[in-house]
Amino acid sequence: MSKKLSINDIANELHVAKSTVSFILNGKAKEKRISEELTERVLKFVEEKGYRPNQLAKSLSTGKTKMICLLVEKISDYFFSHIAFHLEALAYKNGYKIIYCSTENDPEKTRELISLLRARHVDGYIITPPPGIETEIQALLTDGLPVVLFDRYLPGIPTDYVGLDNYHGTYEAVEFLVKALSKRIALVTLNSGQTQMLERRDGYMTALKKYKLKPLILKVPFENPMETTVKQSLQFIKDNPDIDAIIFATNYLALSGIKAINEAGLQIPSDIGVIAFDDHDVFRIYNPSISAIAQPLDEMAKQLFKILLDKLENRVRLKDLSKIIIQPELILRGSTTDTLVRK
Amino acid sequence: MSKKLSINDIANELHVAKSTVSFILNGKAKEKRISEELTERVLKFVEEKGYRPNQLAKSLSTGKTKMICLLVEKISDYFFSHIAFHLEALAYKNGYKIIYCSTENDPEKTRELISLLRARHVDGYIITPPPGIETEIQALLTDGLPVVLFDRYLPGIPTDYVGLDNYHGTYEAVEFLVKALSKRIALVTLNSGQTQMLERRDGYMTALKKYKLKPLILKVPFENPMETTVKQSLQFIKDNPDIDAIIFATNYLALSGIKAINEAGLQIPSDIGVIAFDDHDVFRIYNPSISAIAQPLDEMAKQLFKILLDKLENRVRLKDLSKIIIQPELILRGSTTDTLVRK
DNA sequence: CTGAAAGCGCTTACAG
DNA sequence: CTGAAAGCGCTTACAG
Repeated sequence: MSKKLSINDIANELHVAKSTVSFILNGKAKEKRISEELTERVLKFVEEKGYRPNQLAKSLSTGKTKMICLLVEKISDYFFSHIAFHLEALAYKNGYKIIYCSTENDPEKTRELISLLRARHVDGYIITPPPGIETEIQALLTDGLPVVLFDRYLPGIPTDYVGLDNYHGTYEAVEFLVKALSKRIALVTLNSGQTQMLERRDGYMTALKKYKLKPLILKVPFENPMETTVKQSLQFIKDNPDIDAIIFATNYLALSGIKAINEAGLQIPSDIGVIAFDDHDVFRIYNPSISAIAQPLDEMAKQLFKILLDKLENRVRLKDLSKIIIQPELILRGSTTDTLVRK
Repeated sequence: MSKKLSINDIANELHVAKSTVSFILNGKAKEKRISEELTERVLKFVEEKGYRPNQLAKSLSTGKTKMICLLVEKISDYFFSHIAFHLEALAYKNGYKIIYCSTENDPEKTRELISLLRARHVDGYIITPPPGIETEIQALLTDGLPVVLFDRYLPGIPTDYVGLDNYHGTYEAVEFLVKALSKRIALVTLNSGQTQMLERRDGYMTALKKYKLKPLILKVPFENPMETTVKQSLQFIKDNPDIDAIIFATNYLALSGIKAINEAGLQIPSDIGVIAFDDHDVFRIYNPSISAIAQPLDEMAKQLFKILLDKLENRVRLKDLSKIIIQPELILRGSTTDTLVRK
C-alpha cells in the first residue's frame, strides 16, 4: 500500500514552502506573484506523481465539500432516476459529487436524512419535499445553505424552485380530449395535498368547467402497493361505465390504470382514451403507445443545477429567489389520437 | 446563522475534557471507565442541543468517511436505479451514504471518476466495470480498499463479485421455448465482450446445440441510439422471416425489439415469442405481458452490501474473496405461454 | 516569493 | 476519570 502523497511531502521534495505549493495548486500563483518557472516545476511534479489533494482536509479547512445532496421521493422512479442522471453530468463538469437519498415521502425519514447530511456538510440541497418538513427546510435556509426545491414546493416557505406548469399540463390534456369528442373524462390522482398534485387537479377541474363537463376523480393513497391500485382502478372503471377517457396524474398510476383497463377488457383507445402525467419507457413501447404530459427532464435538471451553482459560487445572493416554471409537452400517441374519429 | 456547536464548546460548557466528551460520544464511556452520571449528563446535553459531530473532521482524523461509491453503467437504467434504491436502504441502516456515478461504459470517464473518488477517500466501491480498467481496480485493491464488482467482472482480476447466473438464464429460456415448440430461436445481444454478455450468449449457444438448432444472433453496438436499434432489429426480423422466438439479452434491447416487432406487423406471441433479460415495468404492463429472465434485485443488493460491509468492518480479511452467483428467475408471461399451443 | 503558525473539529495515545 | 498535546492534510493571513 503505497503511502499517499501529501502537500508536505511535495514541499519537502521540491524544497519549497507548503503554502507556495498550496497557492500554485489552487491557481493563485499569479496573484501571489510566484515565478512561472517555479509554478511549472511544481505542476509538473504533481502531474508526474499523480498527486490529488485530500478533499477531506480541504473541506475541513475551507468549509466546502463540493458535494450536493439529491433528496428525491424514490431514486428508482423513472422521473427521479433520469433527473439524477442529468444532474450527475452537470455536477461532474463542475467538480461536484452527488449523494442521493430517497425520502419515500416520509417526513420523519427526511428529517433524519437532512440531519445526517448536515453533519456531512454538503454544500447544497436539491429536494422534492414531503409534506411537514417546513421547519427543517427553513433551518437550512436560515443557516445559509442553498436549497432548490423541485417537482413540488412548500407553500409559505420561500425557496428557489423548479417545477412543471402542472396546471396547464392537465388543462391542455382535457382540452385535447374534449376536442377529440370525449364526454366523460376521469382523473386518477393521489390522495395527496402536495402542490404538484393540487395543480394537476386544478387544471383538470378548470378545463372541465370551461367545457361544462362533470368532474370524476379517483384518489388513491400514495402508500398503496401496485396491486391495490390496480384493484381500485378496476373498480372505479366498472363503477363508471360511461368513462371514455382517463388522465392519470402520475406515470405509476397510469401503469396500474392500464393494467386495470386491460383486466376490464376495454380497448385503448377505442373504448377509452388514456393520457398519463410524466413520460415513461412503457408509454413509447406500449401497443397502442400511450399519450403523455411529459416533463422535459434535461431542461429541468439544467435549471435546477444552474440555480444551485449560481448560489454555491456566490453569483447570486442567497435571498434572491428563482422560480422556474417549465412548460410540459403534450405528446400525443396511439392511446388518444384515434378518439378523434371514434364517434 | 447560529454558530455550529463543536466538541470544544460542549467540553467548555460542561466543564469536562474534550477527550471525555469524544469518548462518550463514541460509546467508549465504559471502556474508559467514565461514570454513568457524567455519561448521562453529556448525552443529555448533546441531545438537547441537537449536536451532530462534524463528519469531515471525524473523517480526517479516523481516515474513514462512511461513504461508499456506487459506480454503475447508467443510474437511470431500470436495473441500476433499483439496485441503487435497495442499496440505499442498507447503507442508511449502517450509517453509510452513497455517492452514485455513471460510467456510461467509458473507461476514460471511469478512470477519472475513480481518481476523483479516491481524492474524497470513500471507504468502499461497488462497481459495474467497463472494459479496460483492470489497472485502476487493481490499484484500489493494492491500496487496501474494498471493491465489489457486480453484473460483470474483469477476468484475471481477483475481486469480490456478485452476479447473476447468466448462463442458466438464457439456457433455460431456450429450453422453455424449445418445449413450447419454437424452431427458430434468435438472440439479440450487444456487440460486447463483457462477461455477462458472453455468459448469456454461451447459455444460448449451448442450449441450441443440445436441441440441434442453428443459432441466429444479432449484435448491436452499445452506443446505438434507440431508433437505430429499432431499425436494426426490424431489418433482422425481415431478413429472417422464419424466426418464431427472440431472446433479448438486455431489457432495453427488448424495448427496441418489441417496437420493431410491432412495426413489422407481427403478433406476440402468435407470430413470435419474446423473452427479455432483466425484468422491467414495461414487461408487466405490456399487452401481452412479456416474459423475462429476472434478476432478484433486492437479493443482489443485499449480497453486495453484505460483502462490502464485512470488509469495511473488518469482519472479513481483504484477501478473502466472495463470489456470489445468483439464480435468475424465469418469469413466464403472455409473450411466451401461448406458444405452447401455437402449432 | 518564503516560512512559521494558527486553525478547521475531530481522535487518541499518554501521563497523571 | 482528566488535561494537555499531537496529528489528520489542507488553507490562509502575517511578517519578512
